[in-house]
Amino acid sequence: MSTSIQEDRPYHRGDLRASLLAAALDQLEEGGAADLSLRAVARACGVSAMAPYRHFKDKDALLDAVAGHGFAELARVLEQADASAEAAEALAAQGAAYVAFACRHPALFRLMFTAPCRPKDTGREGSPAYAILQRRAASLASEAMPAEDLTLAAWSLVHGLAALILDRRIPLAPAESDALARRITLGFARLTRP
Amino acid sequence: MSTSIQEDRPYHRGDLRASLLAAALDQLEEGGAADLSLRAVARACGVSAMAPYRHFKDKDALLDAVAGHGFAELARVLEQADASAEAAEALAAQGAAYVAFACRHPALFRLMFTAPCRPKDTGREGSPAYAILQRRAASLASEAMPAEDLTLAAWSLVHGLAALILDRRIPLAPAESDALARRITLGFARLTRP
DNA sequence: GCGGTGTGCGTACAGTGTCAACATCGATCC
DNA sequence: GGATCGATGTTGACACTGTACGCACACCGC
Repeated sequence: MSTSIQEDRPYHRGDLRASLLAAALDQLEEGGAADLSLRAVARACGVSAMAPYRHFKDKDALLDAVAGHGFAELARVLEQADASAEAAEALAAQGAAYVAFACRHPALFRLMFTAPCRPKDTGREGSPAYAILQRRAASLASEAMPAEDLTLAAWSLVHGLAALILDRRIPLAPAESDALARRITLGFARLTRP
Repeated sequence: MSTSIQEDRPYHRGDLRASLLAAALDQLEEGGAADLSLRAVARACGVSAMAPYRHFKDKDALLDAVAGHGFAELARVLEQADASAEAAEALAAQGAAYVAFACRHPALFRLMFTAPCRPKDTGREGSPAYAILQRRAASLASEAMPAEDLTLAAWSLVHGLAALILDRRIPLAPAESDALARRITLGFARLTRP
């Protein structure tokens, strides 16, 4: 009884780092990145405001870790979508999956591409997701659009579409976004082969 | 000497609302939207922390107004770029201008598409910028890409490209981004006509 | 038993957005 | 002229945030 710690809460918990990440993801899903406070995350884990600092240098470091998790998930989703043997079809499926991921995890998606510091493996170089896209896009290259430009264009296309839908610049019912993403990506892929 | 107001500062200034907007834009240019504090804006105008509330309901309302200014500017820039008689060329010029605008005002651009509440005239419906783009894109429509999809695709393309460049997912020297944007938009426009 | 080391806690501080009450101005009516 | 009134700014306070510092606890090999 010498301290104010409640009895039912052990001083050391099993894996606070993982709990913090999970809690941060939760808070992100409901409320957006702006409303995510480090203290609230700590509270959700039943832990003091300073505890997270043992596992993350910063609030930004936590967010970075969350973003990293998001990128891994995105790569997984894209890989899974890249199933068809036909290149245009596969590219369309990837595009739809990209947008669907953004729509399912809007705050996470925004955080990923806005994270204060950027891990090395989330951009053009060294990103698994980019490699998956590149593989498909390269096979559709032509004189008008060399392989590298085509990959960038495809990425920009789906990324922009996702961003515009999330920010409600293209107002859609949730169900519509999938169809739109698929249609536009497929249309784009078809344009590359006359 | 009954108050603590300095003598050289009048109680009522001319147009505080405009000053606040300008100061907010300034703070945005250097430091990003996350570091923009209402109090700092007020300080920059030589005014108390509560003064802005006479002119804007909220911090968000101020940011919205700044974003609105950005959209007007963007529309102006696009209109100006839409000069060439040739449709593909004009579309490429618009795309390059869009990306250039984003690169010149990164924080403003991010704010515009992330603003907490969205004014009516910044999306697909009723936006002057969208209308300008639409006019050009429609003339490039084909069977594979009907006019509406094509406009959306073109917008997504340049928007995504801008976002990826800003967030340094496509690492570029500042000078390169212009050329890349032009090349990719032009390539896209050319794809639409075999 | 014993010190060391990794974890979590309490306190404290500066900074934020915003509410409520008050002060000051310029225009307007007597 | 002077009183009045609405618009505009001010001060003070509150709850909240991120984070620096130093202490408390719990487990490790010895």
